[in-house]
Amino acid sequence: MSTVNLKRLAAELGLSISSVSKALRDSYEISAATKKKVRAMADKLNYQPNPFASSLRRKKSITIAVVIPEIANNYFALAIDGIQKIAEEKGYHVLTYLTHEDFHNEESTVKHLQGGRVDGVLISLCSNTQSGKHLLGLYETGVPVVFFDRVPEMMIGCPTVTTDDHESSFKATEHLLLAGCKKVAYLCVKGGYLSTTHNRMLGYLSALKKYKIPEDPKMIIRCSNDDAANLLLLKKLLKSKGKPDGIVSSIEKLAISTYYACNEIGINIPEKLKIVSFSCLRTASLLHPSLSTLTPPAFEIGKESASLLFRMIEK
Amino acid sequence: MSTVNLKRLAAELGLSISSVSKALRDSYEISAATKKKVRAMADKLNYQPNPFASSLRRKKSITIAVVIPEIANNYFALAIDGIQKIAEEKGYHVLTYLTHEDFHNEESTVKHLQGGRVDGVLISLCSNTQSGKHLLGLYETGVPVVFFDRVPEMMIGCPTVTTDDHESSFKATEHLLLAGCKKVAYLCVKGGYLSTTHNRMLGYLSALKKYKIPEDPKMIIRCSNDDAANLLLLKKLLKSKGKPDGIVSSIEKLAISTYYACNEIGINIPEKLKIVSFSCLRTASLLHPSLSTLTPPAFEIGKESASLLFRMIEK
DNA sequence: TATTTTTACGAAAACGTTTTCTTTTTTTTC
DNA sequence: GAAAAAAAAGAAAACGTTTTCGTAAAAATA
Repeated sequence: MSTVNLKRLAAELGLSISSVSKALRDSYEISAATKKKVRAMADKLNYQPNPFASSLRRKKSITIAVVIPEIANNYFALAIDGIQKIAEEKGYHVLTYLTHEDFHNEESTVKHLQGGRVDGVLISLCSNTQSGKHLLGLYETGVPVVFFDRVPEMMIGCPTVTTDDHESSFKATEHLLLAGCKKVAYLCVKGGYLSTTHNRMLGYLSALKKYKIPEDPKMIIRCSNDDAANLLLLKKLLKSKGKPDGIVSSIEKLAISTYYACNEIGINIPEKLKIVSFSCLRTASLLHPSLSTLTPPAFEIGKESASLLFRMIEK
Repeated sequence: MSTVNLKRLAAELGLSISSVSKALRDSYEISAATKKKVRAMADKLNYQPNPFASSLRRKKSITIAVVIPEIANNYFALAIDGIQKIAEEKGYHVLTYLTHEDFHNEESTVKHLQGGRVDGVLISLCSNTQSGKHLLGLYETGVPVVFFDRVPEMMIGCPTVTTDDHESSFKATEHLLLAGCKKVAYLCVKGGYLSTTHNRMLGYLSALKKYKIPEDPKMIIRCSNDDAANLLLLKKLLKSKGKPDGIVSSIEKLAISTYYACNEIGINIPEKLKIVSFSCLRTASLLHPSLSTLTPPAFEIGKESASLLFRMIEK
């Protein structure tokens, strides 16, 4: 079965290739009668235009890229959901790339994207990415870029979509202090250069300052991406002499690990330790006991950043 | 800044376009010295080949499509993670399409994919999809298709990757019966024609039969995709005279809803009601009380189905 | 040295669209 | 009824690769 393309359609209809193409694109140059005939034949033969020929000629891919650290994560899954929703409305395709929290993956993915495969890029940086410089190439070749959630600390001219991390973090810390906590620890991943990380930390510190509690470097726990190591670190912290009675976790994973640590060493939540975490867990309120969460509106952030990107694409 | 393509490279190097192309593809027709020069210039000018021109000419997209009902779901997020892992290894791109559990979306997505945009398709069907017939067009145009998890009940010649749902469901039900449950209900989504749905139901029924418990249509709860409606349905069930003392949930979402229902009407888990569910929740054991889960190896299923697809693509 | 073989490269066609520019036919206007 | 305008269609170039085929020059063989 020979593939059905414009040439085949034209032959079948006794028309020229260009007329068929124009008819299918609803050009004013083609009569209504001819258009009808062409469309009928296209349906009959189940014609599907070759996307590569079209993209090559028009210099448009009708595709966007989403570059994220991981996908098995409630936050990013929800964000993608929001992005896909907008992309579907616009008739765009979505290519997904995972960086696995590795800067080199991020860099090579971005570089590859300069080839014109996509019309725009939505990106959430790795936690160890130090700047958005590697996006400059893309930006310069005219591919619109929008950062969401994990945005670079230094602006590089691309728009960003985030929540007010400073404010949320401040409130979470304040909440614990007002609930009677004397020693609140802050959990984050080490080596962060992102404004998200930065702002959440600042919010925590501002709250301490407001209530005149001195900063204690020992209460800032810099975890890694290794669950087992984090569990050990947390257990050590919670068994130590100067252990905290409150915890603000900048990411969900670390809060869960804290739960496991408490389970293992018999610390009672929330009597002995109160926990608040940034999280998108649907089951947070069913945890034993309930986990207080700061839930960034991931779905909305996805939608918002995609909408922004399309506005840039449509220029 | 004019875009840098083969023509530009050729001009810069004083070579022909074809020689440059061959050099970059490491053809034996080009001398080592020339290759080195070409590569150096390509690096210098940051040449990125146009993927559309290449795909058009080679009739290869180096891209696969993943078609799933939803993404904000632990199972599918993990499966995609597995798929991406294999795709990355093979140097393939991944296009994601969500059907939102709507057959018409699934159908039009599949139809679109016949245009040659991808070299292979991984698909998990909607719960209300009745057969895999709409995939036949793809199959016939020579695009390999692999079904995973939500596979059609009737074979259509494409391979499928699943877990042993019948066995798992049987064991779950048996577990509840051996734990003393007298009346075990089964939660599923209505209108299912998938073998997954079917097999899980069969496993439940087999266990009942083994322990000589008569089937009770009232204990087979067919829910919808509407969380609020499901909650009402479940509350009604749990307040009824002949209420169950055990529940096997075929999907995670319904188990969570059951938890909420129990919370609201004050039913004690696990004293009054024992629950087992298919689920990928990382926090299942932290729920109050622990949720017994049957965890399908989503990541592995993703990897396995992707590997299978690539074997077909490489033929 | 004359012939064949090998090596290294170039010319040009192809992939399937889209689009610009002509050309032909029909309709309108004076 | 002739000239101008509008409508409908076709021819051909372009998009940036890849690949087949052809052809020089260099190397190997006789």
